[in-house]
Amino acid sequence: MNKKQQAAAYDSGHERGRPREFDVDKVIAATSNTFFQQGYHATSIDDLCKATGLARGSLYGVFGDKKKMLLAALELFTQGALTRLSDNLKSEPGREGIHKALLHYTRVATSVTRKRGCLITNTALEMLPQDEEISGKIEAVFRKMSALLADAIVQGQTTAAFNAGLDSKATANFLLCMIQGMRVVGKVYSERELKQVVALTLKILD
Amino acid sequence: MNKKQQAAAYDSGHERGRPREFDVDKVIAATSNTFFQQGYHATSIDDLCKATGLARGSLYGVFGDKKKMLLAALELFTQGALTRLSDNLKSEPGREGIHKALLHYTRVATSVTRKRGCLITNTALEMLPQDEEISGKIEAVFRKMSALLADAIVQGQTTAAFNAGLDSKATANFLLCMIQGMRVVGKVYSERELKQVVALTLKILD
DNA sequence: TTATTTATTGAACGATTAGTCATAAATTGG
DNA sequence: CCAATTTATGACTAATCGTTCAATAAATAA
Repeated sequence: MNKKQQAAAYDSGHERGRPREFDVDKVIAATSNTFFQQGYHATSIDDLCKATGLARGSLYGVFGDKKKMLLAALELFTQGALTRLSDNLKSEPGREGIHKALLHYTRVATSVTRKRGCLITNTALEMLPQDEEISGKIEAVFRKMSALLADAIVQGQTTAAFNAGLDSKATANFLLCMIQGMRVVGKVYSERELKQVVALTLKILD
Repeated sequence: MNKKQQAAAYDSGHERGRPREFDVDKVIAATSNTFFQQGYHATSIDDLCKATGLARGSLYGVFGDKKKMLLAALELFTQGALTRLSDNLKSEPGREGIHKALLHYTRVATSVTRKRGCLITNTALEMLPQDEEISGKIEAVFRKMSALLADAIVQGQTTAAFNAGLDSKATANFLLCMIQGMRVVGKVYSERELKQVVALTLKILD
């Protein structure tokens, strides 16, 4: 809460006092993974201690409380998710970029090691609408994902064979719903089935 | 566990001993609502006692443990969800039935009082894939929903103007993903936005 | 009536929960 | 060297968790 911490939220400043012995980013990655696998309420501080190798006091020293640990994890996960979506969309122009982006979710939503789904989707269903702070964060991610998708659609409309009559924002929200739906259904369906769904989804661009 | 209880899972039999003083179905409705609003891990037995008006012992006498309370709630919710979907699909022939069914989700997913979402979707994300028993239940519901949707599509293909080239099962899974996606996104999006998504979704039938 | 059976109740249990804090250790400034 | 400051640790706390159970009540069977 002091002036130093404005620059970097978890920067210890290391000007005075004992220096921090661990990498905060790695700790967030570890807690993120644990929340991701077990959910917020099912994850205890002890679980997070084991996952990070830290003592309870150190965890509380950095984050303050359990909710803030989740928020830090969400932020890390969010950055990764948005970067990945953006990269996939831009990796190839037009229809193929969107196809590639969607196929990413068929893979991760159904793979054995990732059947846990997505920290964002999981947290949304576990904590919303009760938790207003997390509501805001989740809505922001969804809106950003939708904006990235809308950009790709507009791009496809000007350069490729996308239906020019499509409302890019509505279509982006359509794709967003489909992505989130695949994260839910992927918990019990096969990748093969989701790939069929993706094929149908792309027809919307015609 | 005795022979009497095979006929009706929660039938007290009331042949001998003190008769049960409450309606088990109403109790399940109350617990279902509580799980639905708070999630499994965030709901304590105390919460369920308050919601049902019963003492802890009575709850345990009927269900055995907390997990079985959730399973009973899930079953009640599942029956209602399937009946509602089936009714909506059959209320009007062809495209309008599917439209009506989808619009139902835009309403309940975003309404202030129902922003809690859907017990099935919520439970799927909170408990899967770790819990195998619940995994099986959830997969069964999804498959049944998909089957109902597939029936409606086949019906539309033979009698109405649906695209005859559509794979009815794949298309049904497409609609299922969209429904589940709306339950997720509906936690932060408006009904207006989801209605636009539904309009696009229906284009798949052309 | 008496014996048997089932239901109701809330106190109690041990385990676990999120969070705190005194103590020790490691650094910088003087 | 000696403050001053920050971090590290794990024992500790009070609350809550899911679950059990002995005592009591209310029904049927004999």
